[in-house]
Amino acid sequence: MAAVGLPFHAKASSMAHFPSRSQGSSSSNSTPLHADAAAPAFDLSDFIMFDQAEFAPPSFGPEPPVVPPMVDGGRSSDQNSNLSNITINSGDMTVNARSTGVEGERREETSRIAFRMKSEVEVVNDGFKWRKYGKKSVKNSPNPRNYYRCSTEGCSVKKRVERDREDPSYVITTYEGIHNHMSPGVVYYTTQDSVSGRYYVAGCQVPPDS
DNA sequence: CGGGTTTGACCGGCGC
DNA sequence: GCGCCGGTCAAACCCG
Repeated sequence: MAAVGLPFHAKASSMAHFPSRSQGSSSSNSTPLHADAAAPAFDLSDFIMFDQAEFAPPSFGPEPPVVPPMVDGGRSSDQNSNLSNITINSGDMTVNARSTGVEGERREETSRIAFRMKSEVEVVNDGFKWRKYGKKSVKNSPNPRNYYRCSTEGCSVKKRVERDREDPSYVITTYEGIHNHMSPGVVYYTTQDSVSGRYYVAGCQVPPDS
């Protein structure tokens, strides 16, 4: 079952790159990436950290997958978040756990992925339905951390959302676990860019033919 | 009325 | 053992 490693789905048609930056050792010392070219309301800009020792490379292809997150695919309060340029470089991410699909060889069900994005809203629509179960102010951060759980029955994926203490216009999102179901209303698909050879993981929309 | 959010309390891990 | 801190629980509340 399609353990969907990255809980994104795409709405935006344009995508661009996530530069391969050194992954931050912690969530706090990464710096804003773009100089806000167009100052989009939402701008995924940085991978933060992954703390699994083992990295099971996503089975997309030889090149880093490009994953355009879907932002605000239609939640009630559409804050007109616009995705602009996003590329996820698997070299920068550590996603652990079971992407093999081989049931016998499943390891920890805990994969953790965190990234930092520029967003006016803290809750971006990644296609899954989340239920908030906690909020906590954390030490060394003026901003509270919010805790969400996938509200799909039997799915125990969690995510934490907090604003970057250094730049509150950035949101740090940490996903923990693997969804054991597909995103509601989303059909995942992949496509490969003929030029770069990169694989794109998209969501509910087919990208404009290029 | 059902489902989601809020928020204070509680719990467990960890460092001292 | 104690205190701090992050994570979770759960009752109250809100909203459609």
